Amino acid sequence: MTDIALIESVREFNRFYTNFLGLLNKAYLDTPFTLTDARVLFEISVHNGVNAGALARDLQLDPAYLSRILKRFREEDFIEATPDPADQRSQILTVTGKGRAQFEELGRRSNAQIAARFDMLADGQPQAAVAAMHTVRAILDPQAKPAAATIRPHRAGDIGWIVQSQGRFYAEEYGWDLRFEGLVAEVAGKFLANFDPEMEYCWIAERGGVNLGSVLITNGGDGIAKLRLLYVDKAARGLGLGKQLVDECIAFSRRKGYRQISLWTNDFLHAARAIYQKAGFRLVSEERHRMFGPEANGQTWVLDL
Amino acid sequence: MTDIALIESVREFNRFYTNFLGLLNKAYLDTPFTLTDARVLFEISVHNGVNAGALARDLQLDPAYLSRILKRFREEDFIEATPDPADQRSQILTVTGKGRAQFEELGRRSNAQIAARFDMLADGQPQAAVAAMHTVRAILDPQAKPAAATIRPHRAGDIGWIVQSQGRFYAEEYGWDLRFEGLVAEVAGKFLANFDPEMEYCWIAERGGVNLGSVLITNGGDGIAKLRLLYVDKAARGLGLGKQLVDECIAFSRRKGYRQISLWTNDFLHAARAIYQKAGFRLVSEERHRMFGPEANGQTWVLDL
DNA sequence: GCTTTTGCTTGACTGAGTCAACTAAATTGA
DNA sequence: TCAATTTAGTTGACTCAGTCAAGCAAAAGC
Repeated sequence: MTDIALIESVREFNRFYTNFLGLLNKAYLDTPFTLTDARVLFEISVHNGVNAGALARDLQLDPAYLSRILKRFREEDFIEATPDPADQRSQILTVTGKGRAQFEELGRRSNAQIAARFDMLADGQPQAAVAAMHTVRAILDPQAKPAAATIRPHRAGDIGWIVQSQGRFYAEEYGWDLRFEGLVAEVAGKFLANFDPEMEYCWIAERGGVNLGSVLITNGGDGIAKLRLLYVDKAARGLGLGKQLVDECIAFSRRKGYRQISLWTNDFLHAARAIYQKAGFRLVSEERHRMFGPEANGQTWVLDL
Repeated sequence: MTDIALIESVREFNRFYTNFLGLLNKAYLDTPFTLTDARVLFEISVHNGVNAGALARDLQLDPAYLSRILKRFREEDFIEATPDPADQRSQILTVTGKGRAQFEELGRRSNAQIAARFDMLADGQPQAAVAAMHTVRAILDPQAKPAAATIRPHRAGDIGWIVQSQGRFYAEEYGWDLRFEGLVAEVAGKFLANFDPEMEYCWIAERGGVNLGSVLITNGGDGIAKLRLLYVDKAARGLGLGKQLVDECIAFSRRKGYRQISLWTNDFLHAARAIYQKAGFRLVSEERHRMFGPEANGQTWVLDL
């Protein structure tokens, strides 16, 4: 049996979010659509080719009610219904161009409504809220397919994010002091200041607008690419992002004609070490240091390309 | 303008949570209460003594509709309404014993519904979900952040936050390119790497665990303190945080025996310039530059202590 | 003291959503 | 194989949650 205080918290959140959704749904006020209409049109637009039964089940609507909505949509020429050849009773629902235009207009209104709300927030808070929403959904939605993370080049704010997340992570987990964040900031700053788009690159892994990981390749001269600042956020461990990021680095370095990739890491970072090893890196040197407070084993690994 | 991928994520969550709430609200199916009834009864039970107007505002209900619900509740003896002595038009609403019993019964049903859902989850997941809900609410609920802003020294992650927020801000507002974020990262990194706690300092303004602003003093040698990276997040403009941060800098620099504070800024930052002027800084030089893309007027200001 | 505003109520309505009965195709099973 | 049952969707008939406009009385403004 679940804790009663926990359940009260959920109810509290539900009351709050019911209000919040009520505010957002004002977006439909001056359209000919009700919230239910919008949900139906959305579902058909996204899952083109569903049938009415599945729709009623997914949206928890009364079949009779849904039938009437669909009839109206057909009359208004928002959707088309063709009988399913596999089952003549059932029908395949698809949006028309007109329906898609409506759908997009509704999307724009909804987006504007949310953007207005989010623009009032402090920096980083929208991202934090969305990250938390992902967490809630991942837990409560049995069929939540964790939206795929994508990897993209860096843009404004990303380098700062790298400094922040690494700085905080190493401080929390390993007790490193602020000199480490300073080092990261300097490395990252030099990277941007002297950025050579021909030979250097930064990859950011993100999911739904939230940054999850990073890595960068800098030109170490002498045909050596330096792999630096590999990081994967706690929330995204175990998805193989680290490997993907390192693979990007290797492919890029090969393509650009580097003859070797070199990197510096610390022995307690087991997950990272496993990735390097699997990718073919070999340990070439190791030295004890206390550059950032607690004693640690710094390691240099290289991969010949 | 907030990132579009972020907004899509919010909409996705909203669709999911609309469904989720729909499922939970089945709890009311075999009670004589509608969802709105329950919300009203809840609100009166918790805020005993509210008046109808406040209720309508909080729950975003039509006054006419609410009036009818309250009338029914009075007839059923769930609530009592006594005229407000301070305003005879208004009335004070309180629950009766019978009303409270109903309220508690609804609570039990709602709890049972949520518990059933949560009992299917793995160990620790309900806690994680609730923690994430708190995060969402703390960010999105405007009246859930009464906490005042405080100013404190920097700690792990803060410097990265400075880089990120300035990098993003100047890119979005003034079209500066990534070299600017690079410069900020280098400045901030050097600050941490060579940090002299005797003569240097970093102030972070925060509220409820969220960073809102920053400034730092570095030792420029020769008795000159350099004020750098003054920033106030857009969510916190107009609260006087900028002035507070600059005042901290001035007081610190006096205390430490500096003879002058010097800073570099750009002319389009009107709010910042106003703060410097009011604090007694004077403009000593100005030069046109395009260090970060668009042309701008760099300015050097100093304050003799 | 007159007008305007505010807090709430009432009358008159609408349309979102429900329930039950129905048609037609598909499936089951003796 | 063919009657019985189930499934997919539609239609008729209804209700009741929620809205809009007008009204009343107390309070506030001029």
